[in-house]
Amino acid sequence: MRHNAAMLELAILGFLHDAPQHGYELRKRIAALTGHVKPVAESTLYPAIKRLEKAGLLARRTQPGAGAAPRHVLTLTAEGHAELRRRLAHPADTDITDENRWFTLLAFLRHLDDPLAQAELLERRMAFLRRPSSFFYEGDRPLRAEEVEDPFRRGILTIARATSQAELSWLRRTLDTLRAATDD
Amino acid sequence: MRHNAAMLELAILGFLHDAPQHGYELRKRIAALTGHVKPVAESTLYPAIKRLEKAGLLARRTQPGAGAAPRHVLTLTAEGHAELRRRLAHPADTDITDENRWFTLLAFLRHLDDPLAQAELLERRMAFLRRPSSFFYEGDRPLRAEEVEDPFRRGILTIARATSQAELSWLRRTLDTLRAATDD
DNA sequence: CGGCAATACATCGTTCTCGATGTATCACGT
DNA sequence: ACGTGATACATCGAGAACGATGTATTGCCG
Repeated sequence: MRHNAAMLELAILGFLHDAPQHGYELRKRIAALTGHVKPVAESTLYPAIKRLEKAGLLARRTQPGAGAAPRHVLTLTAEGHAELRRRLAHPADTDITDENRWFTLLAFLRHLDDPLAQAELLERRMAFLRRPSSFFYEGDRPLRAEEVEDPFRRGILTIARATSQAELSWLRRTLDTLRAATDD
Repeated sequence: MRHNAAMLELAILGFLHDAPQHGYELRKRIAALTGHVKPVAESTLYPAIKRLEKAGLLARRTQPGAGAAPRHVLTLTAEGHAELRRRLAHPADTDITDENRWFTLLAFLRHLDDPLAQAELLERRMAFLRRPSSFFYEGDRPLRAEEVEDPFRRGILTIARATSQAELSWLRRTLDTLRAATDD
């Protein structure tokens, strides 16, 4: 499984769980989710849809196109639903650490109906964020923003720290809510 | 030029501008910069080095390995320096919008000695961050965190907003400094 | 009425990615 | 003496990414 492929496929499965829709529609949603950063080429999306169809995860039925060419409306199969849940419940480490993939996971995490499983993922992310790490090292020691003279590199570290803190505080709040929901 | 390839090559050129070094060393630096998120496979890095060597952007000289196998110490050629400056001065839009690529640019922006050219890039990024955009849309209207009920999707928007604000404030501060430096 | 943009999908070929595997050396523990 | 792990690089093959290009329809503007 190629790296972006996994993310793209998760997004396809997730959006189709939201609602059956055709490729062009999917493309726009994916462009918003992961692609206001880096657009998905059509020649990447359509083969991905075919892969998933061939794997029996989704089915297509052709509709006369509203306003244009005929549409292939895509629907998740039962296996598709199962596979989505599997991918949400047991993500690879990269899905936790890579921000793009993590956001993709988050976007569909509600489809994993179990609050405990959801909390488990948030805790994995929290553990990752708490591990001391940097973009720059001196030997093995991670450099903090204050130790870097280059203003641009310092900017990277400053921004990353702000993000990290915002996310940690969100994680704590959300974990509290999830735990409260589990308790009653 | 494949997408990741551009980023990887920029990182190689940039780190070699910092100091001549061998592939294994590069790999660790790149892993820290872009890869505490997603590690670079050796079978991706070494071919990339070869591409750049073949293009005349870097030269290698073999050294008896300290502690292990012989090293190929890599050095930027004159064309390598020129190419690095070219890539820093005229990045594609994706380099501005994709956070990973933007951070890679930032990491080496100091090598673009001209403060005006540096400021120009920061302004492009600022313009991108100020454009209203979201991860989720209702029709054409970007949804704000408050309008999303799903706590996980709301988290995405909350975190993204915090990041965006931290970065904008850093951008403003840094642009002021750059302009002050230009004025005298 | 002509052209252009948007909708909607498809194919092709080049280039890149990456896991698997291999080779070789040194350090360190046991 | 032996295995393990780190250092350091290389090759191969399957598969994925993407730009270019094509096809077809509808709607709108001038």
